[in-house]
Amino acid sequence: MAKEITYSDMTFPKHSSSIAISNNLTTIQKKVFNVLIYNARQTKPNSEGIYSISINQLKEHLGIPRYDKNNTHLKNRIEEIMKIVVKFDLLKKDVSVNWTAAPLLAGAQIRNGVLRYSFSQFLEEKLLDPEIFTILDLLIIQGLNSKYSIALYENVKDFSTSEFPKIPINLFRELMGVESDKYKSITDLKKRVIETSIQEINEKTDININYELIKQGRGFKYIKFNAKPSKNLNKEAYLEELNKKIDNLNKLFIGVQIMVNDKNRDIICTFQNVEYRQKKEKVVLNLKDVTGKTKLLEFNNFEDVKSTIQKNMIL
DNA sequence: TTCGTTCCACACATTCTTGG
DNA sequence: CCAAGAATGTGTGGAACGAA
Repeated sequence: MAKEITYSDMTFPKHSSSIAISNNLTTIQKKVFNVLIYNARQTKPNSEGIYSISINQLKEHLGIPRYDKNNTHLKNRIEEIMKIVVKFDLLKKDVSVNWTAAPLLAGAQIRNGVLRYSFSQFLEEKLLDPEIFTILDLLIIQGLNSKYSIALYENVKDFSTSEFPKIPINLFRELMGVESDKYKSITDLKKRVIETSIQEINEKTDININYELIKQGRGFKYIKFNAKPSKNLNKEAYLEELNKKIDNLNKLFIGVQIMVNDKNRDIICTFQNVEYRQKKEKVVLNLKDVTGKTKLLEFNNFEDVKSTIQKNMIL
């Protein structure tokens, strides 16, 4: 039987200006950037303003298994982020500044399995001392598969305490990172961008979104979103996800991440770095949470692993 | 495999144009 | 002015393909 379960929190504040950006980033780039902000808030930079995060830790936060030794893909994505310049605060939330465009990263270097990176000074003061911000949860974002889901989730979440403004569809395209020559037909934009991302957000996150397209003349010109807190996350979807991950345990023995949620808080727990070994009919999970604390959980078999975690989810 | 993108088909709705 | 037909756009379902 399980002996102990620990909980951890992976939320971080993100400045509104850096949410409403021209979103020419891919899914993985968005996730990496959020991890870098999260890490910057958790750690101190060195005297030159450079932050560090181990590649293993970065991979854990991204949900990439530790046993996946090929870091080339990740390195390429980081290099690409350095080249990306985005426009900020497209929804003009912060009236005190008029900064408009900056690169996301000033520099980055991978040496001895550690990523060292810095933000431009310009960006850093916004990112690390946000006055106008939204609390985001790395785990929730990590669970989203589409770049449009992430962009829409962050933007709508940013207005969770006030009404999301009615915006021109062109601005919506820019926020989502849909270039003007893409999805020219509103039909395809709806089907492939708006509705797919709303569906994923409503399934997997702590908010529930609906939307309205507003016509001007013959065609649609504006879009408006309404969001309300999701009463309960789709537990069945989580259970299914969880079961898949536990099945992976069977196959992979190492590097699996387990998420648990309960009724009080949507996601309360993640075990990073799950190590598994089978000894004499027993299943031992060696769990290291994000704070680095290690726990050993002993189960009689995999059914017990499943049922214990499920019990914790349905509490 | 999944995601992002582009197309196609066909029915239906709305707006524009034009001839009487 | 008005009715009919043309033009344009939406709704829905789906195929295909390259990239990740």
